[in-house]
Amino acid sequence: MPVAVIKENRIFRRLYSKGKYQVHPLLVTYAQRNREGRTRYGISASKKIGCAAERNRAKRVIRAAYREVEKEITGSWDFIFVARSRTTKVKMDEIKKVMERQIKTLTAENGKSGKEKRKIESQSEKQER
RNA sequence: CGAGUAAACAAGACAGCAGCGGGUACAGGCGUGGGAAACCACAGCCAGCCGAAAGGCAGUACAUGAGGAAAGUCCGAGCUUCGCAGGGCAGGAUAGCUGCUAACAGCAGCCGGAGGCGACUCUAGGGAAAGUGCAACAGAAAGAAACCGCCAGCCUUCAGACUGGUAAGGAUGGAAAGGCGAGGUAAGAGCUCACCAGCGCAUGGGAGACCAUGCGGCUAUGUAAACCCUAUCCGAAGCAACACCUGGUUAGAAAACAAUGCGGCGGCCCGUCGGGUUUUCGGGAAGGUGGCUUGAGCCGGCUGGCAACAGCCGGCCUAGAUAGAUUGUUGUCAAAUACAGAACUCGGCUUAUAUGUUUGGUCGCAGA
RNA sequence: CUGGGUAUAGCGCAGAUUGGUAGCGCGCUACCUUGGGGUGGUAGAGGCCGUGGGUUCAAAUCCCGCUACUCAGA
Repeated sequence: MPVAVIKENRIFRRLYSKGKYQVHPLLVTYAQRNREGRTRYGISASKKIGCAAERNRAKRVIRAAYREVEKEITGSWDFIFVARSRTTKVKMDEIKKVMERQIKTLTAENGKSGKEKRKIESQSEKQER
């Protein structure tokens, strides 16, 4: 399946406003089904999480994690991964675990409201602990 | 051995697995998707193809791929554009001397000053007799000074008043008119002398800043990171510059002003060039490729120079992305932990920085 | 990439041109006024002027270096 990178600001804005999302201290994922016939992804690392070297590391780690998670995705989706301040300080495995679960949740369910999603997320958090 | 000082260097290594960028070898067409096109993407197909040529290309293989500060953007340059010469003013920058450099507010050596027992460190370090301003409060007075005091004269009833001399003493202040001692005097005073400090002149030394010696008279406080003066230098904007390509537009309407005017190298004046200009309404301002890495380059040796640096010889090619590659992860090494990511390119400065290694002086203690 | 601006009391701002006393409004504290509260009145506290140096007798102010925030243009 061909993979592409999201560059346009309007797609980012569309996902932030209309996409489904999962929140975690290490990573925030937005997802939306598209009609492109391929899966696209974008990474956002704001100035808040650190200097240029730290932002680059966050992006690298997220890309590496996505590369391994990618194979399990079915259908064509748009994803946006938002790095958070703790992302720069952990190993790739932890990001991968979080991302795997978030994508699984987002792609499996359909038409759930934001509130319910958040509930599921918090439950799974508790179970992990 | 301890303390302190100056400088240089490194900025993890190796192995396994997974992955990315551009480059080279070796040689693109079709298809699909995006697009108006140029062009871009794709392990979709074929095996060489397209093109007149130059040249171009999927896949595969190979080597290669962040820093000492890549940072801050504080200086200086290259490069590009502003149609084309220019002059002056304004404005800005620098400020001991000599050298180095493409240039600099940088560097090297030296001079003066400050600090340290010392090795050594720090230093915006021109001009205050060109002019103007300011020096609050206090104080008599902040510049050619008499409040108290001291001395002389004179008046007078003791007190004291008046006139004059006087910068030794008191008080104020950051600063009080060279410092200190002796002579001198009515009391005093560079009035005279010794030493010290400053200024001027002369002689000698030095490339120069300056230093040494001698003589002279004592006349002028501080502030120029206040205005200013002197000397030297400076056009502006920035790779989102700019060039080319594809496509589109390169229509127009209304009003006002117009040669003592308008526009252009941005402020002003002159010069010069252009031939309309301004406002409102309406249309367009999107994409691709180049610029993009061979350069005041790096490494080694020799020569010159105290050094910065320069010259010669030999060798090397060492990131070029465009939502932005250069890494992720595991193991071993005692630990790998700091600051931190090229974005047109160089030379500096400034700031951040874990840990480790090496070298040259200095001081103290002990021993031979 | 380029060019500006701001930082002063708990909050919002003066003071910087021309260097010597840090001030205004709201808020805060105490007291008075009221049966009580508000309003009103009187008095008071609260500042190493963002940070590190320098010039000066003396710096919020002048000069240099940092830090944070913020604006504009391409």
